[in-house]
Parts: sequence; structure tokens; C-alpha cells
Amino acid sequence: MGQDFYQILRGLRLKATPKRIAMLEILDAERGYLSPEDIWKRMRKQFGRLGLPTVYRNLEGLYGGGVISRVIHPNRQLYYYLCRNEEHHHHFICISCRRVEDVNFCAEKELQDAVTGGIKGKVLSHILQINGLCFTCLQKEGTARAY
Amino acid sequence: MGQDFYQILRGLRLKATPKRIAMLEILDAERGYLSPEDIWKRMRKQFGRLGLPTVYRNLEGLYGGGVISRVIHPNRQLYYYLCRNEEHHHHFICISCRRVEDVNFCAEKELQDAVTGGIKGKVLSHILQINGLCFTCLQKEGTARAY
DNA sequence: ATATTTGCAAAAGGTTTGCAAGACG
DNA sequence: CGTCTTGCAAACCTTTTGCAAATAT
Repeated sequence: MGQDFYQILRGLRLKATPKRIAMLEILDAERGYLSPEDIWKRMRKQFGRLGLPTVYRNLEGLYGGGVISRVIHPNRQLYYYLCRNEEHHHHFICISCRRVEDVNFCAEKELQDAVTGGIKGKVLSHILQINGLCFTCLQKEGTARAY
Repeated sequence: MGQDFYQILRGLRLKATPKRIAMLEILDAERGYLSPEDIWKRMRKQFGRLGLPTVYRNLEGLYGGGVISRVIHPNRQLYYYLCRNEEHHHHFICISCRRVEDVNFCAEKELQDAVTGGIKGKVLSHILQINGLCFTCLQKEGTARAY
């Protein structure tokens, strides 16, 4: 993934400001999920003046445009993650080291059937996320908690 | 569901205070999800003095004990719901009228397999929730939004 | 009697808003 | 240039905490 962030932003009709590009670069360099504040801290190394609201506003725009995905941690905070996988999928998140793994399974059809058949409603969105400990963290022990 | 709330609370080693019983009664009388503040407002009709922290603390205890379940709304707030269904299941929630319907489907095995096989991690919990509009709200139109 | 529970007030913590100044296209 | 972005400060709102007084068993 090189310098096509400019194109991606333009595709969303967002101006390709240095800050937005830096955000994408930071997310791209990370294999785990980051909080808005994490991103802000890393960005401040490059930018003298940078407000947290800018980070929030941009994350919202990028998430809305489908460029990044988000994770809802059991601690109720939102974290963001840059997805390279084009297909619809879900995530396994490590509670301890924040690693994200794509899970190429989705019960979309079954869920749709349950709703169309029984409830007769309309599905707007669905959340499917697995929270746990990745292989590495599992070795280290001492991290387990009942989430 | 009659007056066994006393027993339920004792089973969790929680003191059966009038407020805890009232909370369960309120949740039991509702087929939709309620916010802590909703519950607080309803309880204030019966109790002169009642703090919101009490509601939060008790919801936490009841949720921890598995007596009530919770819903994570796309708006990021937590809502609570008294589950009558004993088996493991998930929820369809109506974004508009707050109705909750049980979805007797869970991809537990597939998820476990994905994690055990590919990621080799440990599953601590999983979230599976469908957000949408129930049949009734679907008729009324005008409520749709992209969540 | 004693461990829990509660009220109150205050703090915490993440997220949002308003608006004038600045930057992209 | 016009519109979209940003900084800053302040507000928002849900949730949590500390502690003394009240209550369940």
C-alpha cells in the first residue's frame, strides 16, 4: 500500500490534507487497533499543532467512507483499524496486545433468514466480533479475565 | 414470572433490597431495551430518594450474574434487557422502537473453529447483534438510517 | 452484629460542538 | 476564491468513585 492515500481520500470527496494522509499511514503501519488518542499521540510527533477533535472528525469520515473499520472493546471504547481485506468479514481482537485478525466467516445469510423469516424486519447492520487472547498472549498467561 | 426475584437475587448473593426487586420488575414488564436513565426515571415514581449510581451499580451486578443481558446501541450507549430465554442466543434490536427479539442462532462453533484453527487463540467472549427495524416500524417508514 | 447497599456530590473520561482562522483544489 | 478543515476552548453526557449513613440478613 503505497501513496494511493491521496486517491482514496479524493474518492471519498475528502480533501487530502497532510493530517488525513498521516492518519492513514499510521493506521496502515499498525497491525492492531488504535484508539483516537493513540493516533493523536503519534501524529503529534509530526505536527506541532493538532487537536484531538480533528482526529475524531477524520476518523468519523474515514469510517463512514468504509476505509477503516472499528472495534468495540469490552471496555466500551472505540478503536480503529485499517482493513486490507476487501471482502465482508469480521474480527478477532486480542484484549491484551490489541492484535486484530480477520475472521473470514459471516453468518449473514442465517441472520438475514432469522430476521426475514421470524421477525419480518429489516436488517440495517450487524455486529459480529470475537474477543479473546491471541496465541502469543495466551502463552504469557496472567492476562485472562472474564469479558 | 412472579415473585421469585427474591430467590434470584439471593442466588447471586445479592441482598434483596426493594430497589433491586423494583429494577427487575421494571425490566420484566418491558419487552424492549432500557437505558440506565430510563430505569432510574421509572424507579423514581416509587422511591423518593434514588441515585443514578445505584441503578448503575445494580445493573452491573445483575448483568454480571447473568440475570439481565445488554445491548450495545449503534449510538454507543448501553441498554439493558431482561432475558427469559434460557439458552444461549443473540438479539435483534429495533433501532426505532427498542423492541428486542431473540435470535436463536449462534455461529459459536464456526467462530470457535476459526479461532482455534487459524488464530490459535482463546475466545473469551463474542458479540453478535443485529440492528434494524422491526416489522411494525418498517411500515411506518421514515426511520431508516445507515447504521 | 456486620457486611452490603445507598445517597449525594464530585470527578472522570471519552466525545462533540461552535466559531474564527487556515488550507486544499 | 469558495468550500472544506482545523485549533482551541468549552460543553456534553454517560459512567464511576469516595465516603458516611442506612439497611438486609
